[in-house]
Amino acid sequence: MLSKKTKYGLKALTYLARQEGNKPVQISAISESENISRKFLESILLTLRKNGFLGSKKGKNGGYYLLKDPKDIKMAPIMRVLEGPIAMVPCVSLNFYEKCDDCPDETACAVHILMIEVRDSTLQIFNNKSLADLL
Amino acid sequence: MLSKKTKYGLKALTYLARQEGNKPVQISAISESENISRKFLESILLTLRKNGFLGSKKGKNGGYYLLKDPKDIKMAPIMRVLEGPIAMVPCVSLNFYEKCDDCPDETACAVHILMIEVRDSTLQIFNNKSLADLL
DNA sequence: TTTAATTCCTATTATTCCGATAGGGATATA
DNA sequence: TATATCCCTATCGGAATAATAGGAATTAAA
Repeated sequence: MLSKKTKYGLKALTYLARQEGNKPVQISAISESENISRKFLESILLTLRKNGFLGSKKGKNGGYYLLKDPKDIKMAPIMRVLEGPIAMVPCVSLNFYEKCDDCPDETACAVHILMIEVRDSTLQIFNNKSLADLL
Repeated sequence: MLSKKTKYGLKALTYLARQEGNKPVQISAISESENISRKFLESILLTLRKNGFLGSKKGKNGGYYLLKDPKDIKMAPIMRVLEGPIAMVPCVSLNFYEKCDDCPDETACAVHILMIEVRDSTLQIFNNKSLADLL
């Protein structure tokens, strides 16, 4: 299940991608338009900024704006920042790998094998879809 | 993220699929071999039985066994029983559909569109992979 | 017929994660 | 200087997850 954090983050990003020019957009504008709790969205945008997806301007008339062209913003890195691993089990994650406690031999684990397939097909989508493609 | 419940359930099923014949296998045999908490596994096998994937025999020399040929047991229904929806958001789930609170118009939602693609590609795998394919 | 081994069932607990909120600090603009 | 905004940290309640407990019911074998 996708967390609300991710869902809201994606919605906010598409909202920003729909803006003309790159003027800062205020949190409250996004939160009202997309029906997202203002404070919660605030924290989400903050992590998106800290991870290089958004720029911000403080003070009056401040707000958030995209740092890149929507065509150049792929889903995969966004998902990793907001949702964490794309894989369904840590033992097949490329960026968040963790060994399983059970499972003496990963390569012999049926779940492992299955989940690699799922990971790859999901990644195929997230690597190729850009923010622009969502509009 | 896959829950441990699902992971353990899948492992138990493949363990059963590897057995010769269809003699009942005891919970403790599976739990020891696969390093799964015995009591936890107990409850998992119970739900698998209640949902028609396993048969059981009570009493001494009892245990669990597959009801169908592993070739005829597909991943999708198992995942739905153990993990719940296959889709990442309820609003694109085929079997567990729920409307989003936010989102006045689903068809216009970027997340919705993206997640339909992910669902379909995952479903493609889960519908075609059988328990036998995992061995 | 008794005993032991096993599944069946319900309840409970511990832990973690998620979604949301609170409150004030820092900063830029008018 | 006043105000609007982002920035940051902390906290909280509730839900979900993982695991545990304890005994009832059933069956096979001694």
